Amino acid sequence: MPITIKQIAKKANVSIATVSRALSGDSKVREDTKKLVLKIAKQLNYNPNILARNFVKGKSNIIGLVLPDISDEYFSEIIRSIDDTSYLNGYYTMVMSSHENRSLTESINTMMNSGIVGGFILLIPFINSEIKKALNSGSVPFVLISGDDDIGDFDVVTTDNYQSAFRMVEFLVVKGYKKIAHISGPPDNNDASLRKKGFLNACSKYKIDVKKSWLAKGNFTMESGEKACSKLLNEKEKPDVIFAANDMMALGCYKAIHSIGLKIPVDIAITGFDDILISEYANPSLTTIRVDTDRIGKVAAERLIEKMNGSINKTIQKKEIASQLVIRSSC
Amino acid sequence: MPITIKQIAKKANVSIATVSRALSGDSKVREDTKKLVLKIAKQLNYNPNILARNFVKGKSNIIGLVLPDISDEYFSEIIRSIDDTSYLNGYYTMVMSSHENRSLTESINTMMNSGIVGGFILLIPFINSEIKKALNSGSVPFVLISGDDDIGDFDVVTTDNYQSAFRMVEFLVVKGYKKIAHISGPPDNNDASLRKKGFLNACSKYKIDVKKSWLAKGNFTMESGEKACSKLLNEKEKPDVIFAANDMMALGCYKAIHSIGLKIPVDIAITGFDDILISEYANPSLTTIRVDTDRIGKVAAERLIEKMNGSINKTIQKKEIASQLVIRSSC
DNA sequence: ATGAAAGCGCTAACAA
DNA sequence: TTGTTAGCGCTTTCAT
Repeated sequence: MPITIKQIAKKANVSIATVSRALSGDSKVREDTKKLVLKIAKQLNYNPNILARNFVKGKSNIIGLVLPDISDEYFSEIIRSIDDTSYLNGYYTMVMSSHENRSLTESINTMMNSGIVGGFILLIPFINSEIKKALNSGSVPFVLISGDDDIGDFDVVTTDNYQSAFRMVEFLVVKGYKKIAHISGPPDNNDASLRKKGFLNACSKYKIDVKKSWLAKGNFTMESGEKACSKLLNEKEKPDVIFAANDMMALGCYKAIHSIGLKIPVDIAITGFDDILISEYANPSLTTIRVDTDRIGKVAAERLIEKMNGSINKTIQKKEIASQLVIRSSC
Repeated sequence: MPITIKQIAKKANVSIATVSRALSGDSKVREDTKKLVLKIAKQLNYNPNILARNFVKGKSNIIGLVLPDISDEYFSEIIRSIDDTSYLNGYYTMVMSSHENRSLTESINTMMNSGIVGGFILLIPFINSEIKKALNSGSVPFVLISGDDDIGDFDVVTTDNYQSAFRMVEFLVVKGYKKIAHISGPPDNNDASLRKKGFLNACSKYKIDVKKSWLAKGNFTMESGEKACSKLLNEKEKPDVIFAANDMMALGCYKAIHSIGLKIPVDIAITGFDDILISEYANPSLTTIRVDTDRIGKVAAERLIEKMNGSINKTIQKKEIASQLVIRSSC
């Protein structure tokens, strides 16, 4: 049986209200009363019942985190970052993976209506009207982490997909590349489409002629990158560099290229996006864009906590976290 | 304001007790009363207040998950697996990362005493007396996921590190390798030391002479693998295969080997342990041991839920999840 | 089969 | 400064 304030009250010869006040440090409690209560609490190894506290306060200090139906190191880092920030602010983190059994809307619904979380963060690679409807249905505050901030009137933290892809092309142009191919990600993925857009607009700006056959399609997996690359290598006019929309696909390109005995970057260059752990150690090491996942999680959590505290301005905030070009040996 | 059973009761002209019963499906409630309540609940879009329910029941249906101070894809998969299993059994999952700010014992203490979770799973690469003490201090059920099951009287789910390492050596012996080196992981890591033990005992059994200089030390990072490999390559008598205690270090070996122009596996062969995502796509693809993280999470969560239900035998259970040798092109 | 009422641990409004 | 008390939403006895 856990210790309750009742037992502390008894032992200290005060009321539970006084104990509650002393413990919360808040109100006007006489210094020595406070000291006594704290001493007894410590000696009894008292821990407040968080559930009871949340319950009576009518709000929860648990932050929900809705994950999409994939798992990679990216999420692992975001989870850690969010949990760190939550912890430092006195909150807990509850994860909820969406998958075949539990749809995204079900997760949102639970977050909104079960009273279990006081706010939540949604990692969301794409959005549709059903999801929007679910998000608009409740009063629990939330923040989205998404590839695109143009997804309605929601607080959202994004990475600068468009800008970074644009800069990558600029870098390639400066390097002297003229024939630039792109392997895009899933069509319904916001990160993917913004990266593609950045690529296309930069090419257009720098008068890079992008052949239609150089716009290959992938789905962010290594296999899809390998396949797309093989196709590109079979074109009568080959590109001299391939900009893959993520590192996984870029590494798939490595495989396709090495399998036919070509060398990176002399025969063909490769660049990626994300800077996953392995990219630094690939052979050759991959030039890519480092997404600041740590900061993304932190900013999202801090914004959510602001909203949960209700302290600050309620206007929608779109925060874009800058990524960084990481130049290595693959181009 | 969320809907409560009170409002349903009013609308249905019954007491809140009846609503509660009808909703929980449990007791003897007249069929039509039940139907009516359910209908109104649905029409009002009622969701039970989980916090209140946990609170009144005096136990939580939230499962805590304590993560160590590292993040990699392995944890991402385990989190997902545990959350899946929790969900299917009507539980929620709360994560708690340990790190510089929040010690492991603090996490355990919170799990034990805050009433916020009804049980927890501890991902724990090593154990010490302080942790043991914390684990023995409370009455909240828990399950460990650890590399070694010989860590006291706790329920623990492990992977078969020893067996698998042993089998890997057997495989290498059958392949004809005679000079086998090993790069071990952190000395205080249970997975690492069991893998090393399996390696050593298998070598002993098959009369493989293991030179002392072939027992290199790493710390599971790619860099440490690279460094250890370089050292091995500088020995006057080089091994003809290196068995790294994890894939990351094995891939570090790739780097060291490629950097001096040698080829895998003709000049020297490599094997790893873990089968991380990238290993299949490394060049050459890495022969390794696939750890069944999905199953580890599932088994741990199921065992914990058993304990939380208090339904079954209380005797300590040690469950070892079998890993699988994955033969590819690196040896 | 249903209702009335107690109570889970805590906070907060109100009294003193 | 401290105590008394109501009540958060729900489950669960105990009556009826």
